[in-house]
Amino acid sequence: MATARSKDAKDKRPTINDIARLSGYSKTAVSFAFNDPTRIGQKTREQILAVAAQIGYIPDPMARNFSLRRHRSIGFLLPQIIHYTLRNPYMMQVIQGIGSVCQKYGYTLTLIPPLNESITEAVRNAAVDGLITIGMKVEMEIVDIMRQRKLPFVTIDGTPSQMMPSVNIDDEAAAYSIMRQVLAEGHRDMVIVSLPDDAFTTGASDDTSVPTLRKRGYERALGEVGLSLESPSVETMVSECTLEDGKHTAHLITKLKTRPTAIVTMSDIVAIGCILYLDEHGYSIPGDISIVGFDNIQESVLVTPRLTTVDQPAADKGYMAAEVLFRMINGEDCEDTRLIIPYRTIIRNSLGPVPERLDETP
Amino acid sequence: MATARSKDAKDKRPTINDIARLSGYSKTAVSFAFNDPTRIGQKTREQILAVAAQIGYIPDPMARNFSLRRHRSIGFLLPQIIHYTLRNPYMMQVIQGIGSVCQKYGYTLTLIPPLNESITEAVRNAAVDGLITIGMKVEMEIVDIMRQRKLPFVTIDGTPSQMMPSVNIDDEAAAYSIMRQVLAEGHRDMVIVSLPDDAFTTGASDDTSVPTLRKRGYERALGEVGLSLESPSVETMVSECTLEDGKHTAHLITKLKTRPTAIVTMSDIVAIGCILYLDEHGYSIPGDISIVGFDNIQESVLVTPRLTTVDQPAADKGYMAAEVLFRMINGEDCEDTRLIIPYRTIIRNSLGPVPERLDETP
DNA sequence: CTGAAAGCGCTTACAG
DNA sequence: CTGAAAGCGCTTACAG
Repeated sequence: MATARSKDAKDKRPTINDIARLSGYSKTAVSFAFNDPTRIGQKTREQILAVAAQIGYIPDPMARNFSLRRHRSIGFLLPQIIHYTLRNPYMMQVIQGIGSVCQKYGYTLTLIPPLNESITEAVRNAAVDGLITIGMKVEMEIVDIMRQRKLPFVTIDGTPSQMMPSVNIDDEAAAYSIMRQVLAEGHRDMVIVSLPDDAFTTGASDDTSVPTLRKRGYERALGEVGLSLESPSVETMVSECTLEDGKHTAHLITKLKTRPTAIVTMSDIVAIGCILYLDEHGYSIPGDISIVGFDNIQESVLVTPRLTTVDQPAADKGYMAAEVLFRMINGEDCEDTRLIIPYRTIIRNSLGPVPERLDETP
Repeated sequence: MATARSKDAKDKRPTINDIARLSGYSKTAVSFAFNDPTRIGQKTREQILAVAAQIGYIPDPMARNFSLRRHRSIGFLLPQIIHYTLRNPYMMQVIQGIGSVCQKYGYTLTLIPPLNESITEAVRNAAVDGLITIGMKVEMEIVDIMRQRKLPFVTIDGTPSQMMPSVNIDDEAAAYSIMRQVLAEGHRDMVIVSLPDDAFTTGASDDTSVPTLRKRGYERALGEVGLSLESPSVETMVSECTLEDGKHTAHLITKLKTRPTAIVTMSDIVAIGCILYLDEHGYSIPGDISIVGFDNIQESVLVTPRLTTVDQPAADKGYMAAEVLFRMINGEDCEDTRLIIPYRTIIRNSLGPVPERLDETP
């Protein structure tokens, strides 16, 4: 109701000028009273602070930041709409890692969703001192903007080939390694559930996005047993990184002409979705069908059976990326930083030997 | 190495003045070219945009925000250090709800950790248009600062008694309701695992914090069977909202003189921690001991047995709080908004009847 | 359609 | 120890 009025009220905040006038000192003195007490007399300071307290003056953070040319905040660019991004525990761990560093340095962490569907706009307008991006085959346009703005940035799970600091695991090797486990159990009929190309991905031919690297790792392992991603017994599907879509994918898999004996996913949350759906529909895991994940999120030990997966230290990724970013914010040159952090394949119970097929015995 | 130099480079960003000079138009025209094309001629605009593109000019978001007196970001005040906060799936759901609304309105979401241990400092300095707080019996000091700054704010899981917009469930009723379920199964020996008093909580006697309200609900149900929180068979403990601390709490419980038949927790993540620990140490759930949670996070259906708990729609809480906040940011008066959203008690398998005690038969 | 100028609320060399 | 003044990079009435 009192729309206009309450807007007006907002503008009544006292400014440094009011305090200067009321206290009888200069703006300079008032500023020093708050920021550098040593520069003025004890009494002066007390008097200034007194009138400030009395009329409820708090220096405007926006004006300070503008004057100081910094925000005390770093940005995290969300690759998808928030609804998807923040449902993925892996992402949350990354955010936690970044957040810990922010807290350490007294910074805030700004989550930046695509602005009216435009990541470009979001990057142009972000009021931050630096940016962390994730899972992107960075569009050149976005990189350009960050450079134009002289905004330091580091990318997680991005393509390390670009001219920018990055932190990754060796996705190709990790994928190879877990696929070998799957093949060692005798599986030859499988579906690979890939990640959707995220918003940053272009269809470039020099593609080194995470899904591509992992597929390359799978392919290498498959090759060792005479298979490839094109083999008829190797199906490829794509699932959003949510429990729901994982379930949906499992549903699709059960509808397949020839049912696979293994599902190889690129994310635990999808793998767990598959387990939940299949368990609910009477399949035994890994008795009827084996499932492996990727990430080793906390939840992977909660499901039954517990997930065989690849451990990647998500919080560490965020932590290290943030540390590099802060070094850049402080003027250090880290353009060439390419962090590869170790992965581990974790053997638990969701992967088992190929079930004997009764229909295959004559 | 080139520390000083790269700092200098940073300052070379072109400003609106450069574009004005280079294009031969005024600052006004340049500003309009970017913000209100109708105010200048087509050709003018094109020329200005051309030189802007050529030398890579992007209007400084900080300066714009300062001039426009807004940030296009809302803040979420983290009640604890990030390490704890962001590990709790419940909290993540709340953030997701808030984030969805931010995305909808083209805002960013600023996560604000306690600044060098001081929430007060963090609130003074936060560069945001509004604030959402969670789980706080709000310190008067913090409220004062938000008011002084004329910063609209709404609180989730806070005490609705304060003069501020809030969104809650009826914690007293919810706790009463789940405790009745526990008692109905015959449990009389139990431990109640409460939430830690969060950073915002004062020890005030008019305490209406969430843990207190819930305890009141428990007490009411206990009273109906002649028990109270002070009864010798009713133990109270406190656990941090993390899986680890949940496990630790379960450990402590196994060391108790007389082992309870039920554990009543105030958060699923703690309940799951208990289940994991007890399961690992050979206890059957609910055969030997029953456990109930609170929140109904996604993970509560992943554990075995699945959790009996109270469903509170965490994402909705965030969503609705953010919607109210945006109305306030747009000048609406929502001071009296007190949202109570519905809860449901969810019966699954982690709660069972009291086990027969062999040692009690003569 | 266009521009000169004031203003947003701070900080900080610089001079006294 | 203190203050007048310039400056941060924009926006926007206002006048032409």
